[in-house]
Amino acid sequence: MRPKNLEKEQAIRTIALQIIAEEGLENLTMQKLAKAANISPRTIYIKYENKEDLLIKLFIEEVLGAYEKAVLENFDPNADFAEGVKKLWLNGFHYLKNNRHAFALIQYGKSSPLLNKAYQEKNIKEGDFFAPIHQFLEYNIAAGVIKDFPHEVLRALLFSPIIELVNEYFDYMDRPKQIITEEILLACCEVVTKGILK
Amino acid sequence: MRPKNLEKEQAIRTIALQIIAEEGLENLTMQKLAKAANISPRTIYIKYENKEDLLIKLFIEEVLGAYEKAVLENFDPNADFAEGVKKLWLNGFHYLKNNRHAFALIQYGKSSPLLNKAYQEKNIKEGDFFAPIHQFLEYNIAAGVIKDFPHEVLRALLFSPIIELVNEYFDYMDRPKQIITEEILLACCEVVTKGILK
DNA sequence: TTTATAAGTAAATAAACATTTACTTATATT
DNA sequence: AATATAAGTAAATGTTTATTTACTTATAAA
Repeated sequence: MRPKNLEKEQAIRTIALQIIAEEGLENLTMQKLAKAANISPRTIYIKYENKEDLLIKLFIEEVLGAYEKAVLENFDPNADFAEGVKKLWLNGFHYLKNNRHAFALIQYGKSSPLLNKAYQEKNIKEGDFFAPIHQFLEYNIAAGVIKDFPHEVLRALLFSPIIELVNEYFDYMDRPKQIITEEILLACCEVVTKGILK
Repeated sequence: MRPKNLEKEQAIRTIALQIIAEEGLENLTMQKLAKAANISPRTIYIKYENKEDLLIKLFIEEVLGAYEKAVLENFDPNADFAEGVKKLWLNGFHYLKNNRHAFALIQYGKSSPLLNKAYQEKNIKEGDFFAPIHQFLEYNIAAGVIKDFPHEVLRALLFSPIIELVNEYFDYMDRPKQIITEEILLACCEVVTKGILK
């Protein structure tokens, strides 16, 4: 039996992300993707059931999976609160800054009903992305270190500025603006940390 | 001469927003829109040059224009800093909570290259949305009330949690979850305010 | 080496798409 | 009341779309 060519599978995913980032999800077509990846449209259907299946797997596995891994790299849920938040901030910011195509699809994950639904269902069925962060927050609430808000609220206060700052890092022609220096990033991290300390 | 029917124009916009919120921007078609609005496809082209023109005007005029107006309602750039931030938070949160369809397109504005580019170009050519907020920040930096960060950074720290909290307000089946009470909202607003006070 | 089989291709298909054509209608002006 | 004209409609246009059909190819196992 002829074996699957894994390079082709990776090419499909990489180039799909590129098209989505550059032209938008609404302009990704199977034929455009096949042509750009130098394969036949039929090949995509060997690896994915249909277009929706491709988009969902791209989002959940390729993008969110890698993002979660990068954010949690060397993160210790039992570390000091400020240290933990700092690690998560730096990991998250640098990953998104260096993976602009993944960042674009993450943004679509908040807009597109298809992707948004897939994300919610995955979290319900297979357990939350970022579970160690929940554990981290839980412990610090119980220990009286931080304010006792619902986790969703804590996560909004602690982490939502990161996405905005990454957005700010690039201007609309995708050239780096360099407003967001390491110094500013760390200062922002301190601001959000202080805000929810008791 | 037969006059333009403004109700039809409004129907196009309202129903376009509804389809985008419910099925996604990538599933909005001119024929679907015409059918849902009970008009001929040709009628859309009397009012808009083409699909891109429709989307951009929907986003910039209908959605961002109304959002800006709602956020700035009764906002005084010369008010006390904490008071000003509170007003902006409550205005923003309540508008988005009560205008779910507009909220969906605002999210797409951060994903879609078409909408994102239109937004940036509008801000450059015709002056920023939310200019009074810039004035407000400028004054409070100069007065030494808040930290001297770039405006983009201040806005990320002060306002980006709002969008996340509105998202949290609805679950993925669009039923209100009611986690975000008025009490929590005000507490969050205080947290972000304190964080950037000097 | 042969062979079975899934991987892969090029081209086709039917449906859906944005936009236009050819026509009808409503009304402000005359 | 007649008429000029833009607003509006229904149906058609040519193109693009997701997906499939009919075929070829590479290789693991025999």
